[in-house]
Parts: sequence; C-alpha cells; structure tokens
Amino acid sequence: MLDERKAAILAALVDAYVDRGEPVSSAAIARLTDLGVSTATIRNELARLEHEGYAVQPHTSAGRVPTAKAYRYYVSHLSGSSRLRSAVRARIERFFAAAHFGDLYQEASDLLADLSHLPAVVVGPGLGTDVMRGVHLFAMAPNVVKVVLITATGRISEQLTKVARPVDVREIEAAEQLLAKCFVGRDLREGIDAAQEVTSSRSGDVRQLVQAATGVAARSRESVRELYFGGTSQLTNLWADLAELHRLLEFLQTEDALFEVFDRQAEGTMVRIGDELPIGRDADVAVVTTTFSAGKDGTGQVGVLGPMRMDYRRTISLVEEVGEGLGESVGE
Amino acid sequence: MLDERKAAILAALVDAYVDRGEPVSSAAIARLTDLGVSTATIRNELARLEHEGYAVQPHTSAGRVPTAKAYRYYVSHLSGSSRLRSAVRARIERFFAAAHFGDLYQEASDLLADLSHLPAVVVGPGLGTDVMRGVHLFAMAPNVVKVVLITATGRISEQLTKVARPVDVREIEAAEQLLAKCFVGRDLREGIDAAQEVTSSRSGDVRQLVQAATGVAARSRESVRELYFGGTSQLTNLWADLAELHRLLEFLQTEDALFEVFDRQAEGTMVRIGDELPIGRDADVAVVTTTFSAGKDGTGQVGVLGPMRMDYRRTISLVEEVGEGLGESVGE
DNA sequence: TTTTAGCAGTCGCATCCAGCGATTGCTAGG
DNA sequence: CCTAGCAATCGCTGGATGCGACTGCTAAAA
Repeated sequence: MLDERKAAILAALVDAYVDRGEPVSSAAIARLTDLGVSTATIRNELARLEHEGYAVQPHTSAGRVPTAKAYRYYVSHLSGSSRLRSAVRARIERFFAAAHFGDLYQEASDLLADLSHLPAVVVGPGLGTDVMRGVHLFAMAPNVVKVVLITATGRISEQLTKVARPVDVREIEAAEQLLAKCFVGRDLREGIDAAQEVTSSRSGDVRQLVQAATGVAARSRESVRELYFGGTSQLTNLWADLAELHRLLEFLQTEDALFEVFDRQAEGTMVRIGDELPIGRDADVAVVTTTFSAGKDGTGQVGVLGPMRMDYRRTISLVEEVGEGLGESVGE
Repeated sequence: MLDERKAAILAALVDAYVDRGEPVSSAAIARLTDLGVSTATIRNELARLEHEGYAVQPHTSAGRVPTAKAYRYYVSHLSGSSRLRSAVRARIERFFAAAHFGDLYQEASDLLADLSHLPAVVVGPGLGTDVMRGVHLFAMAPNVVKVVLITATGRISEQLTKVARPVDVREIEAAEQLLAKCFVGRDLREGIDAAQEVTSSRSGDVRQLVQAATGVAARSRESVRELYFGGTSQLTNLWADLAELHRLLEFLQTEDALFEVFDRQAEGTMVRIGDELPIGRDADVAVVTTTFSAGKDGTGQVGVLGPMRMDYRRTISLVEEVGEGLGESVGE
C-alpha cells in the first residue's frame, strides 16, 4: 500500500505519461499535483517508487515511465468513472436506438473500436435458454460428426465432434430423429435432460451418437463461438514497434486465445494488464472487458485491447456504456 | 514491346531486386546476364528502361529498382513454372493425403501461408449442386428476414434479406413450408425452378417472401460467403512501413474488398500487381490467385497477397499446387 | 527527521563535418 | 553502336561537439 503522497505522485505520473507518451520529470509532476513540495522531494519519492517497482528510467538523465505494476495500482484505485463527452454518449445512444439486424455484434464492435481508437471485440452470448428449432447431424468423416443446432430466433451453432466408432448413415438418421424429438421446442437444458432420459433406455451406436451430440449441445449453452472483431487497422497506430505488432497479430489469429481473454464466464468489468494476459512475456498490452447479459442466462463479452499506455478512465466508461447498450438491445 | 536484350536486362533487374531487396547496379546485371556487353551499355539500356517507366532510381548515385510496370512485364513473360523443392511438394501432398474435416479450407490457407510466407486466402465454393436438406426463415426485424439453407453435406448458408412489407409469423411459416417442399431433396437450381413455379400460382405476402428467399438461394449458388484467412502475422515481415501496413489492414478488414479480389468468377491463375487491385493508390501489393473446382459447377479461389517484391515463380507454383490439391480433395 | 536549494554529472540527441564507397552519366575514341 | 575511363553525385557512417533535460547528492534549513 502506498501512502497518500506517493499515490498522488504515481497517479500524476500515469496521467502525464498517458497524456504525453514521454518520460515524466519531477518538475512535470510538481506542476500537475498540488502537494506543495519541491521537485527535490518528488525526486526522492520517485526514487523510492522506482525501488518498489512502480517506475523505471529509460536512462539516467531521463524522467520516469510507469511500469505495469503502476498501471495496475492506478486502475485499481480509480475512483468514480468519468463522464463521457455528451457527443459520444449521444452517438452510442443513437446507435442502439437504431435498428440492427443480424450483425448487431459486428457493428457494435466497430462502434467501440471507432470511439476508443482501439481494436474491439464482442463475444456473443451462448444459446442460453433459446428454444431449439432444429437439430442436424452430418457425417464429415468416418468418425467425425458435425452437429448443427438452430434456435427459433435464427441463431446457429455448428460444431464438430469425434465419436469412438465409425458411424453409418442409418445411425445418424436415427440419432437425428431422436435428438429432434428431445430438443425441438425446448431450450437446451430441457433438451439435454430429455436426451439423457432417452439415452438410458437405448443402447448401441445410436446411443453413442446421441450422447456425443448432447455433449456438444451442453457446450453450446455457454459457448457458441461467435466472435466479432472491429478496428484491426488501429493496431498500427498503437504499436509502432514491428516486433510487438507481430506478436499481437499472432495472438489475435489464434481464436482460442481470444476466447480465453474474452471469457463469458467472467463477471463485471475487468482490466487486465501485461502479464495478467496470456500473451507473450512483457507484452505491452492491456485489456478492458465487461459482460453484458442477453436475456435469461446468456451472457456475452465486450472489450477492447490496447497498449498499457491508454486512457483507462475513458476506455472503461466506453466499454461499459457499449456493454449496457448491448445488454438492453439484446436482453429485450 | 521490349527487344530481347532489354527484356533480359529487365528480367535480371527484377530477379536481383527480388533476391536482395536493394537497388541493382549495372555491374550486378552484367554479372547475372551473359549478354557479352559492358556495364556502360547496360547503363544506357537502363537509362532507356527508366525513361519508359520500367525502373526508377532512389537517388542519382544508386542502382535501379523495378516499377510495377516492370513486374507486370516480368510475370507476363515468365516461361514455364518452376519446380518446387521436393520437400515442399511432399509436404503439400501429405497435407492433402491426410484427413481433414470441416476446416479443410482454413487449414489449407494456413498451409499456403506457411509455405509462401505470405498471408493466404481461400474462398470456398458456392453451394453449387449440393442437395438441400433444410430451409429456414426467421423474422429478424419487421421487414428483415434471415434465410438459412442447409445442404445434405452439412454446409450452411445464412443470409439476410429485406422485404418490402413487414411480415408476420404466419406468413413466414407458410413460406417456409412452401420453400421446404421446393428445395429439400433437390439442388439449388432445381429448387429455384420449383419455387418459381409455385410462386406464380400463389399471391400476396407469402409470394413476396418466397421470392425473396429464392433470390437469396440464387445468390448462394455462387457466393456463399466463406472466407478463410491464414498467416496474418506475416504482414509485419513483409511491410516494414507502418503507413503501408495500416492501409493493408484496413483493406483486409473490409470483406467486400477481399471478395472482389478473390473472385470465384475468375478463371485460372492470375497475378495482379499494384493499381490492378482495388487497394489505395500505389500500394505496394501484388496478389496471386487461382481457381479450383469443387465438383459439378462450384468453384473456389485460393491465393496469396504480398509485396510486389516477391518470388513470383515460386509463389505461382505454390498457389497452383495448393489449388490443385483443394480441387482434388473437394471435387471428389 | 524531513524538506529544499543548488549544483555537478549523466546521457540522449541533433548537428556538423569529413571521408568512403557505390554508382551513374558523359565523353571521347574504337 | 559499343566501351573504357573518369568526374560528379549522393547516401551513409563515424567521430566530435554542444545543448538541453534530467537526476542524484550534498549540505543547510525547517
């Protein structure tokens, strides 16, 4: 824990660095705070902060730059979120007031990217308690089956699953009919229960298939893989370093990693910085995410991704605002 | 048209520049060609080539760099494709010999990206003559309908369409049943014909709906929007210039532009350079694409995207090889 | 003990200059 | 038409210099 003065200095350090992007001198901090102490005192404090790992000097005769630890302290002690400029609020409101069709999520991530000047991600909610309308099975390879679920609202979940023994068309058809009976007209949970009942009284290969499909359905409940990405071209504005950019692009390419970061299981707004993310060692990356609820029990994620040096106050407000908008639009 | 000697010099210029990435001197060209003339003569020729727009000098005392026009001449006069190294050929063969499930296209684009060290794209073929298994309509908004087509092989086309008048659930259900009768068990063309017949004897809102859906089906025939992208992180290796990179990322973000470039309607292998592409003015970009046929009448596209300075011979072979592999795997 | 003024010391950075090396265009002669 | 030879051009590198922006430290004041 930092005493009050150190905290004030650290906050000023972060603010100034976020604002200018250059090492911050003791004089600059004296100007920004009203501690009524001289630059020499601030220098002493800064030396201590550096010792405790909150700041570094690029070189001896330069100012201080905040570390990941400093940013973490900064965001966890942020009091009260900032008011967004009214033009921005208005834009978000207008966006959600207007009609959107199937691609609301894509458009919302574009909006967020545009406002935050950061790459933005929206992960759609799972199928939750949507009522099923159709179940289809397809033999993709001897022991690979594709399971397609369609809800009454027109959402589609499409997943592959492996089965132990090769299956033939007959079995697939039988399993499909069975599954349709269990799922259609019910939501996933009900359907899964029904399928489990049926399964216990059946046996053989069809049973195996139904079980596999039910497993897929269970997964779909929380994790249909709907991921929308907006504002990729922002990347070049944010990370001037090519090596860093390369790492970022590689990370963004692996969907699994993205789903890990934008995890629907999470709750509320989160800010994760540097090592807290599954990106390479000391990557200059921070992520701001929040959840939004889509009706009953489905939840999605919205967030942005940026360099540690970002305006956290504003970004958090922006993400939360868009998250709320999404929740209201989609949660009916 | 260039005379033989100029052509030889130009080819050497391109080869050398592709190889080293530095302005090419008259001496280097003399070394690479066996024209039996002095560097002075080559200098004269180079001056003329420059005058005709095939080369530029970064500064007075530097060698020459080929222009887009030079690359264009070079590729259109490439004779005979290069043999790929046997290890590479083997890898491609192994890839297509192995089993792939739903994500063959994604994996193929990753393979191509990996081999070419360039970002690669695969555009899947349309639904072609696949037999339909299901048709679903969903009301997404008062006058927006989602049309979902599912084929017997497990492929899904999902598109939105606007209708003139708001529709209610009843009409949608009626239209859906009608469409199912027409499409299920037939391929798209047959289904469209059947639907047109039915439509002429019906009237009112249901008719409007069926027509809209049929329109969507017609589009799906050739252009289900399946696009697979591999090797994005290559970008940073290829374009060191941030401004250029930014432009590229922006381009890649707009799917429409990508579909324009990787257009299934195209035929055979194409190399497009610089202004021939719908990317910004003098973007340093070239694209190598080829088509592959997927059974009956469906065709897809494979290709890569790189800076003008690339090994066209090798790249063309690579793209064609992967294209052939895809055709064989998917065309049965 | 804490704070502060003052100052020496450090270091990056911009500028300048000179010399080097690569390469060209040109000229004059074959 | 070709070519040997040569002066001229120009980017690049490295060293030298001075400036400016900071810091850390010291010694005195609060």
